Amino acid sequence: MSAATAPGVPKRGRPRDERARTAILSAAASLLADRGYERVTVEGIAAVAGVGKQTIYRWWPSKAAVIGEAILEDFVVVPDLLLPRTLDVWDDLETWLRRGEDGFRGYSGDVIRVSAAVSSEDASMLARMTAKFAEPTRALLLARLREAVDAGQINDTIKLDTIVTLLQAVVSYASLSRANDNVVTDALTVIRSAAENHLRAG
Amino acid sequence: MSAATAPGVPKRGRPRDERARTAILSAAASLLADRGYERVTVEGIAAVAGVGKQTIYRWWPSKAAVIGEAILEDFVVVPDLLLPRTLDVWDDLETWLRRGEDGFRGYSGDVIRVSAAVSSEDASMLARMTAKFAEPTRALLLARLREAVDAGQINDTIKLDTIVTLLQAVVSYASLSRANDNVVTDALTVIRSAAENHLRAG
Amino acid sequence: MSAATAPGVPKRGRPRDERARTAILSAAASLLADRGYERVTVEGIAAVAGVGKQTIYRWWPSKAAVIGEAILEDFVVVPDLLLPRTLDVWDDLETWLRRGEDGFRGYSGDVIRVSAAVSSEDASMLARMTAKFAEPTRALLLARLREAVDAGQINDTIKLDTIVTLLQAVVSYASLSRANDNVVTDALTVIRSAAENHLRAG
Amino acid sequence: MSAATAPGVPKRGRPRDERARTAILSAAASLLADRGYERVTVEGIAAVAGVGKQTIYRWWPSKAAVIGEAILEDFVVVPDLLLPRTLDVWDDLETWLRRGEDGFRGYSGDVIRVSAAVSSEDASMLARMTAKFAEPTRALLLARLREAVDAGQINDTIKLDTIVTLLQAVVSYASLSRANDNVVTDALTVIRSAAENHLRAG
DNA sequence: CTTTAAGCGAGACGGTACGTCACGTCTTTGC
DNA sequence: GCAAAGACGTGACGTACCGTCTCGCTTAAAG
Repeated sequence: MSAATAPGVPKRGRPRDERARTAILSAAASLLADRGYERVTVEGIAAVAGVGKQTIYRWWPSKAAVIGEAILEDFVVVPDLLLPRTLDVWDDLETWLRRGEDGFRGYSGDVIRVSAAVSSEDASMLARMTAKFAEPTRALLLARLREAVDAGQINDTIKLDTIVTLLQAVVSYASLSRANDNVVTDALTVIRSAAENHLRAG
Repeated sequence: MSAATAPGVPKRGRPRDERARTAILSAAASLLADRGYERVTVEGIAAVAGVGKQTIYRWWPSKAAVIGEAILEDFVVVPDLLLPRTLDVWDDLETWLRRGEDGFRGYSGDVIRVSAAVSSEDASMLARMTAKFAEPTRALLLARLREAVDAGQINDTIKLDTIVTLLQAVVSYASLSRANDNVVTDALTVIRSAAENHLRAG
Repeated sequence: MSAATAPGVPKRGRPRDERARTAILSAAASLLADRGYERVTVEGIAAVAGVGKQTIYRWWPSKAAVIGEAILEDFVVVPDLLLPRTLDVWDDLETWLRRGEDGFRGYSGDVIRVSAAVSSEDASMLARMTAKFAEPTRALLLARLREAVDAGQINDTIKLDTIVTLLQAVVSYASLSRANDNVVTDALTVIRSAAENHLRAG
Repeated sequence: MSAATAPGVPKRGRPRDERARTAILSAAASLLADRGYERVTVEGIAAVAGVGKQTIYRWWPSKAAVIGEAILEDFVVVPDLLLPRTLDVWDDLETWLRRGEDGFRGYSGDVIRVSAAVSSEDASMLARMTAKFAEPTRALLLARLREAVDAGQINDTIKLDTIVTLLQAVVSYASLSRANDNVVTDALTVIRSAAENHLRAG
């Protein structure tokens, strides 16, 4: 009743059980991997986590939110899309694109669907998903491209941001459309051509 | 669907009521437009169509299948992505990309989600969706680009297929990511640069 | 039903809502009275009771079981077959038989159909129905007959059980067959004759 | 096409197919025996009979009517309740009662339920059922009792009709209630006592 | 050391929609 | 013009999850 001594909130009552929270997110992640988003049920998560259903709804407003958080907090294993660093930046990008295409095709259809489902109920989730996945990747690619500019492999007048966007568009489209395999190579040809055109033209 | 009526088979019994089929697909389409995929209900479709629920389940195995067919058979109004034809092919493409970005953002999130939902139950549906939407668009773009090549605006050594793929990737990505508005313009800059590089280089 | 709450068992989870149970059985009883067994619907019971359908299926395996329980737990108003007590036991019995004939014709066709329906799925229900309806009535009749024996109106060598059985057979048959009205009177004549024969013969 | 030559009704069109009618009633009877009334379906009857469902509904108004007719027309095998004829009428009656009790218990629960179900939709059916089953039996019993009167075994002042009614009541009640086995014997004792009372008293 | 305030597992609750079954009707082609 | 075939509108069935609401039980801070 009296003012809290702690700087933040007084915090009476039993504190949140961190083990329950972890168990819920793990269960959500593993069910997502096993069954796909639509077939995951809150009751299933509760059962696997050994938790009451209310403990889920106490902390998350909906199924989408739980699964979204499981993804955001790395309970879902996301293949690391590390960018190789050889001498040839175009080889590196092709390797990265191919890995991404496969990775997204396998598990990340679900991740993408989840972020769609989640975002339709909770606008902030899309931002968090973007911050988690898209932005680090952008930074990674941007750094590699900048090196290539420094090394004189790419003309410095081209907007690197734009190239990064195109690369992300390609990997996303290749995963979704399951089109024939040369999407990646072909796209890279165009991008490279543009980048070197500037180079030569400059 | 569309079981071919082999001329040899006598076909006994009451024939399928084409009015019911049409009413169902119309209802599905209109509910999809009104409420979005998740909120469409088979019972709702039946009620709007003035049809028994069983009549739906007699012909389609699931909600996804009905809605998928409604889309494939043009009951869902899809904004026509006509390609303008001015003198400048790059202007034309930018116009097309911007329209597509808006159009897909508006209604086609649903169409994409439907094809995802449907495809997870019925592998052939994805192919049909692709055949219906992606391929005609490809043909359209290809034709326009070919004209531009003939007009000497694009180098004839570049693979036009590749450019078309990139354009489709860009419009899809722009819709999904809701990124800032210059994605389209920037991407087009890169593509154009590549196309004209070949021109100049050749 | 009526799972005895063993004192040792902790009882976890939300307890069964007695108001829901009561509402369901009341609704079942009132619908049975209004519409007859065949026309009662589980969905109707749920709606009238203001209850989810699953709450019914959680506790009873079938429509027959719910309605059976409603009857057994006195939610269905059963006309009291009180036995009048005048000086003349035969007058009393005739009154009782006539009332029973009418009463059973009115509501108890349903009760009998329910017990048939229920018994074909749940053997114990028939026994419970019998215990509830037939046995108290037997006791009532037996007591009255015993008094008549004490009063010297019936020979004490006759088996009163047998007479009671015959009376029940007559009332059941009269209700079911809807035969002409003197069944009851005629039957009573025979029974009386037997009872007094013993009297006189003894 | 041309006018009928027969003296009765002209009868245009294809005449009713007697084989179909027979097949339907046989199928109904056999399904009734196999599955019990509730579990017989019109579609099942049609399938077993090799007949269109409409052919059933053309000639009968409901499931109950078809099955009722199957019973009435002896497609359902009803064990013959022949009355034995020894010197002792009471022995004969006891034998008859016991057979009836068993027979009704075995298959005739269904027949009784059918007649109830049928009668609730089609009042005339009850009369026909009665005419088919109850009346011949009445006649049979009556004849046997009359002989006993003639032979001086039963007093001629008792109303034989009444005794027959009682016997039928007993057999019906014994089958329905599945009571202990001496119902029949006990009841017979009373009836006999009454019959001989008259005899002696007279 | 007692009270008070949550959090917890369990599980019943009112709902919504599902996909199935059977009813009795309607509409074809074939005999 | 009846028969077989089989699609139709209707409506109840029993199941699966949703998100909410108690229970009795911890657990810890406040008094």
